Amino acid sequence: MSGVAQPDGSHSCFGKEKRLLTASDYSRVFDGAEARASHKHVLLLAKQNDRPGHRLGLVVAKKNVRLAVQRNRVKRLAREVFRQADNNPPYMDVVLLARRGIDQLDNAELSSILRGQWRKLEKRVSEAETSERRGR
RNA sequence: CGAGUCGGUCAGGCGAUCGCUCUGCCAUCGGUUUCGGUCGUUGGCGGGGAGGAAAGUCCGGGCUCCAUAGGGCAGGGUGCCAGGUAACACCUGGGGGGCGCGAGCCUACGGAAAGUGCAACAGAAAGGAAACCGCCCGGCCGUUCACGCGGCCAGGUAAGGGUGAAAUGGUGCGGUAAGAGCGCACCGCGCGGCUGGUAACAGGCGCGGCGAUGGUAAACCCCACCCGGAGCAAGACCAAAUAGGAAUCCUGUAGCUGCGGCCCGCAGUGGAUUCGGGUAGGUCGCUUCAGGCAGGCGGUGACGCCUGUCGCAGAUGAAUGAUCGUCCACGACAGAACCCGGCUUAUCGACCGACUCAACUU
RNA sequence: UGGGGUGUCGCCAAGCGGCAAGGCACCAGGUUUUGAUCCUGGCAUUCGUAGGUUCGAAUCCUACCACCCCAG
Repeated sequence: MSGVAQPDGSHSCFGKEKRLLTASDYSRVFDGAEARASHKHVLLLAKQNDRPGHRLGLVVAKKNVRLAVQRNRVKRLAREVFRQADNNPPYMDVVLLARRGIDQLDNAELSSILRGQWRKLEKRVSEAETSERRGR
């Protein structure tokens, strides 16, 4: 299982196995978040999983982003950044929550913010993992 | 060329790379098999992939379940006429009224002589009436030589004033003590034929002097016609966990529950026997139709009929994007969630067609 | 996505065709040595917005806007 099914990094895809599918997947991340990255317009929560890759879930509330077109745009950009990001262990389940005002950003601004937050999150998760190993 | 009216079409294009979803064919691996297949994994080559409003959810249908959607009351809707349609509050044509020089545009446009109600304040009076100020005739008293003036009484009078959003047909002439449909003409109103039109309605004739028939029905209401309820999170199927369950037979019609409210009506609930029920999750419903395009025929038109042709999103944390290059008029409003027909609202612009007005030139 | 509801002063609200009650808060004055209490007065320019009906609309009708609730 370990490493055999690892997808090709340069040839990144985004199928169903890379997404959080059920309500229980989401609540698992919400209840036991191990790392978080917060920004004015976005909040990321993460928890390690036992699967061969990262998984992403998106929460873009109608309350925070009023128009459906803008909600779709935010989600598409988030998926795009996730897809192009490095796909290295430790693998985790990530939930992205959009905050109010995110629809005011243009595509370039939004994707640079998302890339920055993703890197921050990766770093924090690996720190958490190493401290956990020391703890054992 | 300028000003304007109506109708229609389009909704950035092209290329490269990386990605999402559905699907056809081929290969691949795995499960199952009655060896026909069938279900899934991965890969390759193709194909399809948001809108004119997808929106608001304001109407109308289809579809599903509740009884094959039944009767009455209540409630709601529509409201000039005719047609179109599956249906409509939509559309088309016509009529009345209003606006515009015009092309055209707007129009909740049935009934107030069936009934009930309402109209603050002001005003004499706000609807079965009315005399506040006026105006006029007469009588009596006072005053004056007299004309006249003043006061009181009894009448006539809706022409004038004043109030109000609204005051009991309008204008003119005659008439009168002053006035008045009191009389006449025209207009308005009402009634009755006639002519045209399917009808709404229009035209014309006659009659009625109009002490009746004011306004309000987006007040109750009356009249005509229409409407059962919920909604794909409907509903059907497969099914962990955990408990209150389901079918058959018998009994009962009282109570309770369900079918929006009430009354009927209908169904279930009670006992015995026998085994299954269905939340998480999954599958179906889920896209081929009141379908688009072209031609012909009928119709003023909305539209209908016939023939040919095309296949045009079906996701389920939810798919059309990102980056770069390039061109130009530098891209508005904005994202399907069961599906259609309308309405309404948002919207950068571009183009096409028909028509009107004004000026000028030929 | 579907169903339902509410918008009246800074806040809580009544009114449902004829002058927009009331309370809290706020402001001014008085009382008090000062403050609280108390007393008096003030405080709605568009009743969410825009049209319409009516002599007259917060109220009736139509369209739109904002917010909230329910179903999963």
